[in-house]
Amino acid sequence: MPSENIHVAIVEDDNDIRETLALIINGTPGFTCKLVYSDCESAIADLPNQYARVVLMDIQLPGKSGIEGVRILKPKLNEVDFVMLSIQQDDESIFNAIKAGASGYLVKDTPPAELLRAITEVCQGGAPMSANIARKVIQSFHASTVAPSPLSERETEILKFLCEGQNYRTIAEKLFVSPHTVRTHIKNIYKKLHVSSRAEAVRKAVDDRLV
Amino acid sequence: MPSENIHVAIVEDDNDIRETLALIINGTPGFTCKLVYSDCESAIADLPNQYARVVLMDIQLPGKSGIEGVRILKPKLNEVDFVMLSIQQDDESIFNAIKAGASGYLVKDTPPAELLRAITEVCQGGAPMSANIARKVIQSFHASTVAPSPLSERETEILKFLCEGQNYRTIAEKLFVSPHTVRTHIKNIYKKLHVSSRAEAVRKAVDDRLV
DNA sequence: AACCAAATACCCCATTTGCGTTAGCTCATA
DNA sequence: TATGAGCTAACGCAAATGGGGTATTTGGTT
Repeated sequence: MPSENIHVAIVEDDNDIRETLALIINGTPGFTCKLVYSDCESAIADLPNQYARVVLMDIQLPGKSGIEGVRILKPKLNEVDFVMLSIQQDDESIFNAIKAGASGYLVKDTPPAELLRAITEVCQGGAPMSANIARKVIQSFHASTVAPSPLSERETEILKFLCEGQNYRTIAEKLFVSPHTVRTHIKNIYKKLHVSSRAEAVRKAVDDRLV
Repeated sequence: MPSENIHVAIVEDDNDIRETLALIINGTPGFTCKLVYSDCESAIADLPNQYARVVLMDIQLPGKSGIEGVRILKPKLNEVDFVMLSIQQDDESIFNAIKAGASGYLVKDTPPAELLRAITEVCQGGAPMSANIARKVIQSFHASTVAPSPLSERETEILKFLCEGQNYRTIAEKLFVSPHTVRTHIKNIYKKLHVSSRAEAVRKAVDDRLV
């Protein structure tokens, strides 16, 4: 099946775009595109029986979205790299696509040269992304300047134990204090976090990265 | 202070590399590099009093690491973009740098043209990354093929309510079933998750992304 | 037909939890 | 000096929780 050429598949509902892409790819030495689909369903049905190294996947498709498509196909085609090719640039779409298994994400107005470069790059273990997509991905790591914890050191320590499912008694034993003291601390924690149960406290601790 | 040129600062302990980089940058129209530091401490002391649009930061430095440097400088220089320039390609370094506030991450053997392109890109709101760095970042989202949830649909539904801090009664009301039923479900959830309290269940739900 | 998982519902009972309240001690800051 | 924050400790009480059961119904699998 394979050859020296990179075999590309396209899933895209717009006829013009799909054909243009195929033409560009087939017209470039080193690239081949013999598999084109106008919707996810046919790609899901056919792709597992074909050979492709890279799949260019639109997100907005009639029926199943490209994201769902990747979610279904990627587990079956583990060595295949999926590159989203979309006008959507909202965080939802981006992160869902990546979580679904996409290895690249390009905006649709990417010039042909860039696109071919991206296909090559993803084959070499890269993760091509349009500039602002990459920035959004990076920013999702920037710990969003969390509000400083309202808890004292001791309270944070106790909150950690709460997150582990410890009860008053065992926490007290570990900290060498009275269970009464632990209770008092936990009451104060609840007040500061505006919660009224362990479950909520744990949830808030995780969400706000207090532990 | 600003001009049409992009002002770049360099923090790099290797004299050769530092000077070479500065030469490349200054020798390219549109770029200027007047600020060079051989260690983090001097950059931390001086940069806030200077103007730079982009900082190229080595990671392995004598004294404070480049990552610590970004962690300290980025909050003070919010409009400045930090691009790591490092031989380190371990996950630790990459993710710590990004979390610290870096907007780009290039390996040190990046050719000059690429480097200049990266500087331009980061100024335009991008996040330049070497191919395999980008892939690692993307892969960190690929939800590590989590073991399929052992919980039934109903149980997952109830686990969500537990995570919100709801009690038996309120959950029962929302699901239009008896509190007894909710109790039974929760007991089964505990068995399946090998926990014995709401706090632990919430923790596990979050950790294993069951909700 | 037999079997099982899942969802529903109920019982008892000991333990844990959450809330209100009080209070002593230390340390820092106003 | 005093005022507050943080850590410590205690008492009582009502409500919630967790563990042990049992049981019926439904729907799918063998």
